[in-house]
Amino acid sequence: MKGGKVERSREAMAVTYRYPRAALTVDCAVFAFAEGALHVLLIRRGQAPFEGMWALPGGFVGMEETVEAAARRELQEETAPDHVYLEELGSFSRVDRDPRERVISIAFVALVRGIPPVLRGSDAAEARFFAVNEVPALAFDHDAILSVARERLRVQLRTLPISVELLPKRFPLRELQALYEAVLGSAIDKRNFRKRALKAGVLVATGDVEEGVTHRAAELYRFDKKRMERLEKDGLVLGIG
Amino acid sequence: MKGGKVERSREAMAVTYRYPRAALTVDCAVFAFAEGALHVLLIRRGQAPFEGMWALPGGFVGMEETVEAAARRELQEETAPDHVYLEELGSFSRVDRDPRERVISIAFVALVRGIPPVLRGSDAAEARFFAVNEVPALAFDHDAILSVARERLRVQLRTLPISVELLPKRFPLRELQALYEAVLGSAIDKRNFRKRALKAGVLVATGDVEEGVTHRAAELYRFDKKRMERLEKDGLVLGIG
DNA sequence: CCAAAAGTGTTGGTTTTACACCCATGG
DNA sequence: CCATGGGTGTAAAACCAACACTTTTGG
Repeated sequence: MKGGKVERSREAMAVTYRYPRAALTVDCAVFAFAEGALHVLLIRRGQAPFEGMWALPGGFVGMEETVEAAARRELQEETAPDHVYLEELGSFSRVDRDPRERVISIAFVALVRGIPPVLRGSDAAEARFFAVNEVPALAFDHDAILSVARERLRVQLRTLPISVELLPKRFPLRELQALYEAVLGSAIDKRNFRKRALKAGVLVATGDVEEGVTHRAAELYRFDKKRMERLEKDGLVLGIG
Repeated sequence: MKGGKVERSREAMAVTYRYPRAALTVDCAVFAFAEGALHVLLIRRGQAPFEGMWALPGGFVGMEETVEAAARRELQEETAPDHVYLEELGSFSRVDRDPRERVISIAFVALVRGIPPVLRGSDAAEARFFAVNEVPALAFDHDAILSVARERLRVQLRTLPISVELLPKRFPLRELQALYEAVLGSAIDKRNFRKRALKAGVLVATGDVEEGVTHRAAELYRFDKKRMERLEKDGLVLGIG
């Protein structure tokens, strides 16, 4: 192969290569479920290009981290939830996707529980969650990334028990159903949904009921992690809706 | 953002950046189905590192092409089949995956019809298809890539009519079943398989039968592309086995 | 007692699985 | 006439879709 490092100048990190190289970034579509709607985290860009526009959070991949580690690091910079599910979505490499220079991005789907507190990012002027149906036009090709991400989420929701990543530890079944309806975009019959959900064998009733509600309180359920792992090992874990 | 191009030296393409950058490559797991077995294309490395070892075909991503275009170009360099199905598998970015320097690779799954003639590649000492069960230890992290690729192929075969990409234009149903069995690794009941295959609605009998066979000749089928497109548009295309 | 949501079963149709024999052809 | 693979049907079980009413609770 060709194109290895040739020399280092005295400038801190500057480096010369025999052939030009694209810059490599990660971008994350961070989804959260709240108030019956799917939300996605956007940051307002503080500099050109696309200054003032909203964009998916992301950043450069460092020389000493994997692509996934870079995605995780960027997420921690914007928001700091305890646990983040991360799944690689694919690369976006249109030659002109960044007007400054050649930048290739690896996109990720991230799922977080509830809407976490959003930190003021260093280079992000502002960051907040938008309901996916109220997302404005985005910078770069981030509209395309988000659209692929939403499609991926639909597929995965039907295939894997990823709802565990989006819901609080304990939740009423109604909430699980609302999540399915929000992501899949269609109403589901309550009786059929409950049958399927319980038959999947990964939900257990806690015995407690929700509180502070103005009508009959629903039973709270939780995912049974042990059972999920066991099923997953046998390749038997399926979605619910 | 930071890290833009700073200067070009007089060397043909040499270029200096403010921060180091990983090199970006593509690697392809090229699958073909022949003699009842799934095969994958490997090239023997002509230089260090891993000189003499087998590896997946791949190469650098150019500055004026998308990642997918790079994969297609590399494929044409190794083998030149009329049509190649290409699907991005994901990135492989372990920091030490290449002993020379930081190289991040985007892996692809490619499907070709039959075993095409393999061209002598420029930097490949040798290239040929191996039955997937007889693949030797591979260079870099290509064992890992291949294993993810095989898993992806299993999933896709159950989900999409990708068998069309691996079979000749006309084939007996036995051949389709053999493909499913080779990829999924388990025997399938012939009667049930045929029912499902025909019910999928994308196969049509040609009226012709195979020739040169020492027993009763089987009817030849082909995929109905029009019908596939129509179903695909409605999101209804499913696998068969 | 009203409003709001929780909770619960049945039926009919469709799909999936398991399973074994006869037929056509070539040698 | 034998060997090889081609081709076919049925019954039981599982699964899925459609569908509406009663119960609990808080206000």
